[in-house]
Amino acid sequence: MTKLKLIKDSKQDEDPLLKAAGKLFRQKGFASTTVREIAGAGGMLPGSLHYRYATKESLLLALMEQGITQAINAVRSAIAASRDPIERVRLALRAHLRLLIHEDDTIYVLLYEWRALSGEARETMVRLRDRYDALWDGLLYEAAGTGRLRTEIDLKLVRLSTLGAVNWVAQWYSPGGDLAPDEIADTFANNLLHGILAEDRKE
Amino acid sequence: MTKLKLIKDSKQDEDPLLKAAGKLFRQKGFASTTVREIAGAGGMLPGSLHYRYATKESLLLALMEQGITQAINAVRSAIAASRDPIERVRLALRAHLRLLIHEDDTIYVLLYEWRALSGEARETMVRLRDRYDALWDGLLYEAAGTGRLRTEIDLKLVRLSTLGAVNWVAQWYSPGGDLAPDEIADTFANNLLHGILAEDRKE
DNA sequence: GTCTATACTCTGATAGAC
DNA sequence: GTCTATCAGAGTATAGAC
Repeated sequence: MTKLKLIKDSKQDEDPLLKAAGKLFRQKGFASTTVREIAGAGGMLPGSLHYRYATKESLLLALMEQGITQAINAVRSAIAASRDPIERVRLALRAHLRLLIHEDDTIYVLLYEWRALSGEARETMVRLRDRYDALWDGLLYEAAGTGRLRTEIDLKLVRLSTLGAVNWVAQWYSPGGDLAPDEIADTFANNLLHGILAEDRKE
Repeated sequence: MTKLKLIKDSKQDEDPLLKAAGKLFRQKGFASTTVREIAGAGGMLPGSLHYRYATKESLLLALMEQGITQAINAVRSAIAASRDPIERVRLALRAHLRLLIHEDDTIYVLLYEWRALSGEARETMVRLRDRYDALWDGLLYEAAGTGRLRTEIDLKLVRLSTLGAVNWVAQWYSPGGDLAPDEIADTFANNLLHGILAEDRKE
């Protein structure tokens, strides 16, 4: 009973305050956003905000924790659609990019506001982020296990370069552009998997 | 005579104030850095700083302009070492990453502090950044011109994904690690060029 | 749980002596 | 060109009424 409630609570996360904070942190950055702005956007005054979140940083931490949870859930549910390890990597890439690009701001904040976390909060987030990285490493390990990957490649570097490329999309993507998130993700996956040289291909 | 002086001035850029600002902006971000800190690190007081840079933002702009100039120069001089278009891409990648990772903070600030630029300054930087992008597009276009690239690939997306992966290295690289910047750049280039699948390769 | 009111600190920037 | 001194405003956070 209590367990069920916990799961339910952690799932919805429809706090308008967090939502407003996420939007503002993404637009202007954590340091340039004031608690007055957040409170205002959430429909209240600074004094009320501090009743629920003691400090500005606790707001950031809550946002980031929500972000990493959503990322893990999104990837897990996306990869369930296929049993082919290579295809699962592609699906995971799509899920990650979709979350970063779409309305949800938590992933963006998670990725780009690490500097604003101090000490303790940062350690908490590092542990959570490690889990997400482990999820990816598992996916890549499975892919390598098929024997279809070049044996000399460094899986950790593959993860870092691939997620790096995808995370950077947030810097240049504009919703009005001619490329849909899934197209971008697939192109990235394609270039990564097959390379861009023609001469290396079998035909 | 005056021309020579201009070139000389634009080349050295050893302003200790800019250097201090770059270091601090990288560590804590533009918004979280105070002019008092910058002045202090540069060996003066806030009043003196404002004599040379009217506003905090003008400091950021100067830093970014210096950054993009250094990036263009570094890539240009690096690619001069080879005539092979594919090899030139690899060399450019090395140069870019080396600059981002090494002591120089201007590139990092250039990449990660766009949000802090307002209006006019941002437009200036967009124009300069476009030149750098054009340099890369030229390199990739030459590479495609050899006929050695897959014909259906999107060169712009190749640039965005590759530079994205490299720019993201600043987020996880630690100098004490077991990977040298050039190794990382070469691995990224290798995976991009040849892909990570074994089955697509000729042998 | 939200409001009002405010404490206290720090911010970027300026004026004028040296 | 750097200093001292300071302004005016904005920052987070708190206390207590409702």
